[in-house]
Amino acid sequence: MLDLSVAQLFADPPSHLGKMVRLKGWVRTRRDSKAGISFIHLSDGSCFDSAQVVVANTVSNYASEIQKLTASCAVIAEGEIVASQGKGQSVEMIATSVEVVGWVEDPDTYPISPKAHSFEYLREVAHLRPRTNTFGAIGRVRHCLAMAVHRFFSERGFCWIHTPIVTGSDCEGAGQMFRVSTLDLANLPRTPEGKVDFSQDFFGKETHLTVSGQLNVETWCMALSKVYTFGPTFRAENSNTSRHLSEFWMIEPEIAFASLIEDAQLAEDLLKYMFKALLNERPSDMKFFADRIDKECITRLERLVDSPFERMDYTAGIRHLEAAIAKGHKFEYPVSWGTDLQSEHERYLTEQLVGRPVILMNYPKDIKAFYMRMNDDGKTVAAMDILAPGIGEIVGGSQREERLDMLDKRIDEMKLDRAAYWWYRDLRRYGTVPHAGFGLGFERTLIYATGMTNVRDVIPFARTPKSCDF
RNA sequence: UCCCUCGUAGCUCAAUGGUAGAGCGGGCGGCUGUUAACCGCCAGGUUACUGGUUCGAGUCCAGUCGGGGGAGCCA
Repeated sequence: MLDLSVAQLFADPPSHLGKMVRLKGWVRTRRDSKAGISFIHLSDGSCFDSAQVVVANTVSNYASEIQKLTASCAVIAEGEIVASQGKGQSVEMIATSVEVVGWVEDPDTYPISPKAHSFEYLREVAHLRPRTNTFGAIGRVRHCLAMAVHRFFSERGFCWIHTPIVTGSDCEGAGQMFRVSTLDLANLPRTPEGKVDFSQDFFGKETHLTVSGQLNVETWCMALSKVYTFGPTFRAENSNTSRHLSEFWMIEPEIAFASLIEDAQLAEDLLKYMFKALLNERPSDMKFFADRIDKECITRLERLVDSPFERMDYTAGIRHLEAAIAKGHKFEYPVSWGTDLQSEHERYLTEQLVGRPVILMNYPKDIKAFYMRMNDDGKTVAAMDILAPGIGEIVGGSQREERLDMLDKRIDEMKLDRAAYWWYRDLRRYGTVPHAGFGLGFERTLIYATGMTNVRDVIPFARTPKSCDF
């Protein structure tokens, strides 16, 4: 008896005709024919489609068990693969036995019915939502894209660097951090000055969850040349939007002997590689997203893969926005050189002006981070954001300031503490080279690819302000 | 954190300040090589919570909690 996944069955249906096989999975639907036949749709998550198992009343447990099967009962079915007499599937199993491994104890209260549920509701039953069509597809697409990321970098000679999750540096920059501590909150040790005595904490100092692997991965870039991180990242911001999670996954490559030009090209190549892999490897999942979630999602990816990204200087972007205003376009917020773009401005550029992702480059120094490389004009830094229609910023990156004197100047201007960055500054003292990198938000990439509208629905278990169930 | 909005059966949603309903799902029965099957019957409710106005509140008011959308922050 051959154990088969549903994916294996449908990968080459003719090759299984006439064979006795075993399928294991969960019941999606059961339809009875009182002529003495039941049809079970069996899903094992290995692919989008479920397999039809035909069970005749000659099977010993037909009346006692088969006819009592409801959605999500776990079963092991054995039988012969035959050409289907019905429509909707090429082959099916004629079962010789169906063993019920796990019952649904009260079908009346089973939270997932074969009908449409709202995504908001399904978040409340996140432990069961993987059993739905949408979240099964999300799980497979997420895996496919993650593997594509690793393949892309590995094929190009990058090393995956496991940067730390717990960080002792309070200088990572972006955003509020989660504290990591084993101190007794009800009985905090104090210094003579009355402050919390972190020297008694687990690591002997204040520690937090990382908000970015970038500073750490730069150190390995200065030795292995081409490196990347891919792991979870934590932000304690009180952000309540469809694009923010408190715990999310980010891909951060860093390349030595490279400028912003190569950095932008790397980001474009990565996104195209990921989406090409998705279209090739998960066609039936993508067809589902196109049918039920966003009918544009496949054509959007095909168009992206086939055409070069638009590249535009921040300064040119401002001119385009001013031209739009002159032609009568109304924005809620004013546009002027030197200010950060509002969501509505980014939307206009990527959705209306270009209609594709836009790489916006060379931003004013005052709205960007201290480590970004100063351009020769003294006003802008070699930063880039990739803006995607419907999402906004999907990539944020820059060429890094490799000149110690320039870096120190920026640290001072921003009133940061040089000493806190001692090891980061060391990289500029010992064999510094021009280098660049970026961060790609994995969940934002997923919503762009699938047409899902909320990052909470493309991660298995969402962590957001006031919400950390499961 | 700010603005807007929503919270009714397991789920999706109705209900002018006046007896809380439908579809799906579930149970039972009928019918059929079925495909989100179909037909009939039955069960299923502290209307998020607390307080208030009123003869009477799912409905109006206040507060709390939670969800969603948008903004800010960012990926």
